[in-house]
Amino acid sequence: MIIINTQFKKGVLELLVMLMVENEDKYGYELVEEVSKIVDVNEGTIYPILKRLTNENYFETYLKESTEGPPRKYYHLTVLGKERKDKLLGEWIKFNENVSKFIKECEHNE
Amino acid sequence: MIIINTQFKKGVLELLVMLMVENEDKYGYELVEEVSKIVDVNEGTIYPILKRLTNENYFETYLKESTEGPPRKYYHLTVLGKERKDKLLGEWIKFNENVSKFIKECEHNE
DNA sequence: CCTAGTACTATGCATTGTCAAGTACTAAAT
DNA sequence: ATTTAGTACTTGACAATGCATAGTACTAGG
Repeated sequence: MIIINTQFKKGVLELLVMLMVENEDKYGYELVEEVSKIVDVNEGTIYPILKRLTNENYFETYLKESTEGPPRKYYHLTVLGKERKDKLLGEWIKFNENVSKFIKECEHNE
Repeated sequence: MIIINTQFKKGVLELLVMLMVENEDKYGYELVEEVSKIVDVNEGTIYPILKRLTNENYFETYLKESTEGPPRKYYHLTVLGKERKDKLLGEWIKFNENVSKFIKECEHNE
């Protein structure tokens, strides 16, 4: 998919990553691949998000060796992170409802 | 509504503004108020968008006197602007479908 | 004449995604 | 044995866009 507006992703990627890590600890490369299935994205975008969220205490990390390459850094959602995720998710859903409702109204007027 | 993630708006405001101008020419202040009904936003955000979209030939403008204050600058969507709007709208809908689908899947897993 | 409401402009800043390059490990192919 | 591909993480310069604040200026009503 050719993307003319990369801006749509802003903030949403952070939410997606937190949702992915919520149920199960994940490592960075894995997250890059999973997010890519939903939205076109590259490594240089995801790793900085992981770093930022770790610095802000939303994630905890630990290393684990891999038989397929260098060690993997796993991310685990903290209690603080879960709170943040809940807030973001609620906000996204509300935001999206408002925007989608407006778009539907516009389509009706045509 | 207290907004923790202002990033969600990125790119979407541009789309909202174009959708609003599509059916009827509108002036800036009017657009600020209309967008505010959907998403919390301030003047300093909308006017630069209008300027940018005009510079990029998506909007044409003309002035009209007002009995309620200084003259109003009206924005009209050009053919190029309509194309841009269609592309952005399609992209937003697709993007949103993907994200919403993923979020629903996450909610199922809980 | 002062204030509130209308209407537009400009500037410096913060946030976050992109691109590109670099490091390094493992396994399979040449 | 060396090269190549796939895995895995890091970093830094850059671009896009929204925010906050301040400023200009017009009209109408108290």
